[in-house]
Amino acid sequence: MSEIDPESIEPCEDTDSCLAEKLLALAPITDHHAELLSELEKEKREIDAGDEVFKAGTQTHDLFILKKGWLLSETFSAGGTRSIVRVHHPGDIVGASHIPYAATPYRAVARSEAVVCPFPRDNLADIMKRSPRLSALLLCIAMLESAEQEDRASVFRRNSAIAKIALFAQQTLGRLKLMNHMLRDRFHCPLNQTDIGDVVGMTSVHVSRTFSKMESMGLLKRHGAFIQLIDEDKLSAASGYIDRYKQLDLSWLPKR
Amino acid sequence: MSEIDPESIEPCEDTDSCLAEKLLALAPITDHHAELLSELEKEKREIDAGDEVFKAGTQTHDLFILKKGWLLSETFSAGGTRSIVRVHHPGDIVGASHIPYAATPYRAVARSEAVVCPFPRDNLADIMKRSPRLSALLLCIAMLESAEQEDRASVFRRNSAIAKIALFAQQTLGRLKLMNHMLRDRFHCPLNQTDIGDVVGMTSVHVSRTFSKMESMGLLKRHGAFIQLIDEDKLSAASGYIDRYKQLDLSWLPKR
DNA sequence: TACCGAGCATAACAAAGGTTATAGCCGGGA
DNA sequence: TCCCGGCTATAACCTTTGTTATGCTCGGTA
Repeated sequence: MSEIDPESIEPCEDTDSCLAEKLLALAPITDHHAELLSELEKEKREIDAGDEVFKAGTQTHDLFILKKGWLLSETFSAGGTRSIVRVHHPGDIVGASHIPYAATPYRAVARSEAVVCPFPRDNLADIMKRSPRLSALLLCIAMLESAEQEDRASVFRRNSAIAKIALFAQQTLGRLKLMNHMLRDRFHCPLNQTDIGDVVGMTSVHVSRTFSKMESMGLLKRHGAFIQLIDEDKLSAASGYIDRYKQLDLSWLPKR
Repeated sequence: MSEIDPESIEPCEDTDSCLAEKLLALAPITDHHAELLSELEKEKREIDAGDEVFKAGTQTHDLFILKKGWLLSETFSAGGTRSIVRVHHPGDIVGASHIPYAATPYRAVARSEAVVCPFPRDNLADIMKRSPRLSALLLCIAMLESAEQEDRASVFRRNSAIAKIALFAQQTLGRLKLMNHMLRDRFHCPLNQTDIGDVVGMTSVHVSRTFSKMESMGLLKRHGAFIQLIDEDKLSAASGYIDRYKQLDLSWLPKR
């Protein structure tokens, strides 16, 4: 391809840092940056499906980089109904949302076999001291996820059941593609219909009804735990899906 | 009170920086930090109610610090229905969510007379180069807003109309209190019932019905454009409201 | 093989909220 | 003063989604 710019050597194959890989999907970073980030992934922890990563309301000052598997962040309302606040995929910083807090606002649980790299919040402060570029990139990631979150909020609170399921499928596939370039039109979904309902805001019964309807309409198909997107145009027409990882402009980031 | 620590002199009365004031509500910052921030509020722009601050899809690389009034960030779905993504109050950085993007993903419009301070995105890079503490604080603010956003998402997508309106009222009052310590149990709300519906995800008709019902239940009262919270315990029981600006721990932030 | 539990499909019914329409109130401008 | 437009209230009706319950399939295991 093109000449290698010494300031932006792709370091990821050596470091095997998931976070570095994700940041690289957005903007070039140097070996030095990757080294700083790999400090965050020194410790590895393997987790079984169903296990809790951390409880809500504890003083865990660890964050977690998710290397493998799916995690859920969830809360329970007064009535006991569960709400899934966020679904985490490989490359995500799980627990980022509680960095300003004395205690974790949510509970995190594994939905499949998973591998996480815990690191103390103080290491984040180190990174911010040492690299303005990484500081800015972390803020950008937060804003990207915020944009996705706002898209979900818009659709999940007003639109039809079909729009909700369509957005769930499209956003999930889009996020997974970011870290797995093999993916085409389908993905393995370890969530059951109750989980999906708690993500999009409807009952498992209605999730089931809606999936059947969408299959009969030719929008998507299911094969066991796989979801296949058949007609992405129609899905987008229903959901208004926008790929928030496109049309970025990170040229303004500090170099160092 | 206590001795003044030379590293954390309260500089806000001199700088009249809204953003510095907001950050100070969370963690101490020095004169030096306040000076950096006041660079962002040099230019002032006055806006009439109803005016557009920026269009969706433009290449505006300016962010805006809101000094006075209420702004709305809104999008329109394919069908033309409006969704209000975010309601901005004084001290907010409007447009923060589009810093990674080439074009603004939302439209911003004033809902009352307002004053904003526009500044170029590059100035944000400057701040991150010069102060790790401010970098971290900006990330923390993003996370705080993200937590509020997630609370809204949970309630607005599943719960009853009363829960939605209760959360709207409580979150709004809580945010306004952060910058206006005079506020007690009521606030002036420049949004009409259609706006509120587009925030919480219901029709204006149902907003009207719900307000009436909540008044008859003794939860809140309206006096013209003022909303008064009567029974905060019952409101919280309905909405599950949590003040996300409480129980912070920012002791880990870099000093410089 | 039989049993068991998790997850899914489906039906009948109930309830919450959306839709459409109409009327009243209030403040601003001619 | 009257008129007009924006906002709110309310009613009748309709649609979507939630609730409850039952039966099915499939994989794991005794």
